[in-house]
Amino acid sequence: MDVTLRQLTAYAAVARAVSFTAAAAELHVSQSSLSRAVADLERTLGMRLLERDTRNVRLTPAGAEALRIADQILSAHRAGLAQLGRYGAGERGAVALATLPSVAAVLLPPVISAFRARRPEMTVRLLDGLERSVLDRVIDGDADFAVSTVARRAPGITLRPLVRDRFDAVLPEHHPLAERAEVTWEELGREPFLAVGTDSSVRRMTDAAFAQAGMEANPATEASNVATVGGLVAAGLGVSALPALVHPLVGPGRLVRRPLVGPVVERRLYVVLPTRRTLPPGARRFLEQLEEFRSAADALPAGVMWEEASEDR
Amino acid sequence: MDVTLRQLTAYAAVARAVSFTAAAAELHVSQSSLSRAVADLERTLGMRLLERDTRNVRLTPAGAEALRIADQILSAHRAGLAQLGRYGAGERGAVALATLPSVAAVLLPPVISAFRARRPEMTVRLLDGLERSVLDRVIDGDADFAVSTVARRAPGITLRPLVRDRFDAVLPEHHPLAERAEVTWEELGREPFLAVGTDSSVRRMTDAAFAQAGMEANPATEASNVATVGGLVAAGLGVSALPALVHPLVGPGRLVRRPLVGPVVERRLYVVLPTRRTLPPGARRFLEQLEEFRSAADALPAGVMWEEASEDR
DNA sequence: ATCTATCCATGCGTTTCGCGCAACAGTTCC
DNA sequence: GGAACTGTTGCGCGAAACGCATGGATAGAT
Repeated sequence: MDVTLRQLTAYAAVARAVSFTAAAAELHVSQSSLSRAVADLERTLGMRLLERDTRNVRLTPAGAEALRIADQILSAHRAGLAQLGRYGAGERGAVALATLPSVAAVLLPPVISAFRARRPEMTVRLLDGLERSVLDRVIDGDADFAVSTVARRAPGITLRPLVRDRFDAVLPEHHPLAERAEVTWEELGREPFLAVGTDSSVRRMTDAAFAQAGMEANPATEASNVATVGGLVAAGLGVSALPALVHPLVGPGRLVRRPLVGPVVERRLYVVLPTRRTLPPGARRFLEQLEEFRSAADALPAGVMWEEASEDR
Repeated sequence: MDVTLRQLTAYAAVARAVSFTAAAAELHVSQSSLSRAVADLERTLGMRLLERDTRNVRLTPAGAEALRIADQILSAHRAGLAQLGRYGAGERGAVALATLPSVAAVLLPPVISAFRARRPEMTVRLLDGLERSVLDRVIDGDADFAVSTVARRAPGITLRPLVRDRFDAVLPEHHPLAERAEVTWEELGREPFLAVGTDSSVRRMTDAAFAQAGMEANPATEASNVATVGGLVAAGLGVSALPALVHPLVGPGRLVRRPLVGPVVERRLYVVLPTRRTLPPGARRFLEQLEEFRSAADALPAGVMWEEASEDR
């Protein structure tokens, strides 16, 4: 026979009250039940814990030691379950979120800030990288979910549209095209084009947009960092096209943005969820926080707009 | 319904094995039992811990957290019971032992040394004082038991004879009486007598011995500390009478000891046990160690001898 | 000294819990 | 398509736990 929590609970109550009757009232059980529980415990441990003459109850030295230890065990139990409860309520633990640098820097900060204010015991880990690595992190389980563009549907992940992110032309301050209210891809393609590195989702989309406008993508210069591209544009080396969400990362250079049309190209950002895995409660809460921002129609940068809430795909 | 150790044990085994069948074999229970236990746990916690398609079992994020916590709780339980077991075996804890300075300094050191060597996790607390405070400490429960003389039988304590401790005359090195092989109380009483303070058990007994020899106790000088008495004797101020066990405390002065006869007076030292209280296991072990010394007829100072083992009184 | 009010232990009958067995349902492998 | 495994679930049995009622013992009151 082994020592159950029930026995320890009973013993601790009796030992603390130094009375079976009082402890029974406290625990809302019968006195006989406690009497038996303690007797069983003593038999199992092979030591007398309480000295009882018919009138009084006293602790033996072993009983005092046992009370100490029973308290330790019971509080470990209580504390453990409380921890797990807080974890389950999404109040404790960590959210690991894979995302693109632009999303991390522009879209998420207010969400993270609100989330942390409400649940100070939660940690948010941002795993920022390019689209490919972002999706891999979700699939591999490094991240609980992602906010990212998605080139092609991959098995095992579910998509939930989040925002549409329009491409703008990025021009030097006094460039002729800067006088237009809107710029076409065809007009833009006639200028020296400064592109971001080939493995970027932005690059993939600009290439596709030029092709759709019947032009050949023909970058004058490439750079992997958008801030670098911004610097080059400001210096008058050419023009570029970037999604609206990226603009805050382009830097403080003397640039102007103009909506790109013919066609309007939008980058679609999704919440990327692993289909199989259960989402940790903390991550679920984080998504709820994100939804709150969506439904509050919170102000987004010009050219970025919330998608309608819709079914997962 | 609440979370039982049984459920946590079942869950931990299943989660670790990532298999109900394997865990069932390990725990020697049926697989169906584990299936139910885990299902119950999940229902109680209100969260899914294991993701199971008919072929595989995987942990959910909450499941991983729950495994961590279940392990904590179970190991607290295991460790607590192990501690209590060691306590019960007298391998852990403390022995509080009240005793007279002479016993503490002469009789006990080898016992304590052997005891600690065998049970390094045990602590021995020596509460040394005069007879009166020693008995009070046992009665009040400050000490687990005592080794002491006992003036009069007190209620609530049980006595077990330990050693007999003969009174010797203590004489300056070149005193005329020092030439005798033995000295009588009557002879001693004719010399200037140096006594220990009135509240000492030694003083009580010397007074009684002189009375029995038909003399009046008439101390020339009193001192509370036996080492002081020793110094006075060595300086030639008089003679004294001390139990053999005390001699090592008298100091390195130039003294001689001679057995006192007419009558032979023996101080009886008892193990003093509280009648009601259960003895802590460590204290019990300490007494066993003491008994070992007795039965090994271990060498005691001249004039001190073990009592025969006998019933408690 | 007797009586009364408590207190803990224990016998008994009932209910709940936990278990194993066996049948079942969904996968994977051959 | 069948064999071999997996976890789930219905069922019946046995043990565990509980409350009630009772009994023995004692402290305090009368």
